[in-house]
Amino acid sequence: MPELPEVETIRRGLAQHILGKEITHIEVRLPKMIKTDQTEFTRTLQGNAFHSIDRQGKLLIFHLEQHSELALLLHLKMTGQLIYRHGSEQVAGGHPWPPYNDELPNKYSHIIFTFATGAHLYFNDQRQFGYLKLVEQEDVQKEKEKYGIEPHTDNFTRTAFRKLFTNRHTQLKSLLLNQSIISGIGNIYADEICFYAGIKPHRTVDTLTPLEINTLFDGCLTVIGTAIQHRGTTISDFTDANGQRGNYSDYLHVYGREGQSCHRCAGTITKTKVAGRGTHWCPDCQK
DNA sequence: GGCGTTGTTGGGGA
DNA sequence: TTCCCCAACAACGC
Repeated sequence: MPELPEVETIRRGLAQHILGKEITHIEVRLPKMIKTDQTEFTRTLQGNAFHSIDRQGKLLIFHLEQHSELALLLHLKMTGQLIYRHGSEQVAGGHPWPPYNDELPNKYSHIIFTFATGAHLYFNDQRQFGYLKLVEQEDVQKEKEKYGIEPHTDNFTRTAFRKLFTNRHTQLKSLLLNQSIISGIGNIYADEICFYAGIKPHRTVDTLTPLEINTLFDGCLTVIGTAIQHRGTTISDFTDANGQRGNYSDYLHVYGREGQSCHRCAGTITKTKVAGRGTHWCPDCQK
């Protein structure tokens, strides 16, 4: 499940490889992955190059060198992957990235970009929930405005964060998952942030003390920041742009640890449903 | 073959 | 009007 740290890991990896390289061909194996007109899609991108890669929450935004009035939006949803493979171009120091997943292309490779260098970019998606969309710049702006404040940006201040909890009556987990309130947190990091702060995910937010909200703020920055440092979390599908796993899986305290002992107290991690999602927490040290 | 899975959306209720 | 919950949806592996 790519959340902010995973999508950021992909963004950084891709930016090292694809910027400025001419796209010579796009193979659309599954047209429904493209949510805008397919003819315009291929016509705009073939012969073009990516100028920069931006991100808002879990959404990737590719800016173009030509037709810069347009941008490409890409969402990985649950099982999307973006994997770059060198073709005939020279790689300093050889070929440093052993593939983690199946050979490419595989049966989930729905869109394949070919660059003039001979390199390929594969958009794989087992469940076909992800999408690509070519939109006008003003729609990019509109899209970004739908999102709430994002950890590790200028807007993400203690004051702004505190405000998110005023005049609200909802479960903490539900607030953390709400993309229009906070950008980029999904099921894994919501649970980990609640654990960090020692708070039950189903606490109603108007019962939280100023001290607890402070700790949640720190938790968002620490958990998300550390996860980015470790290149994200791989549960089953996630890989970075080079096809490698994320290492934050080794640092999870609650997610996927049902029945195992708490890293902080003598408790046992439990799994329940909160806000309609599988939720992992320690009933002993999360209050 | 029914269930579980999660990100997102929108219907409907308060 | 706004907020919030929850069902629905996507398609696959098990």
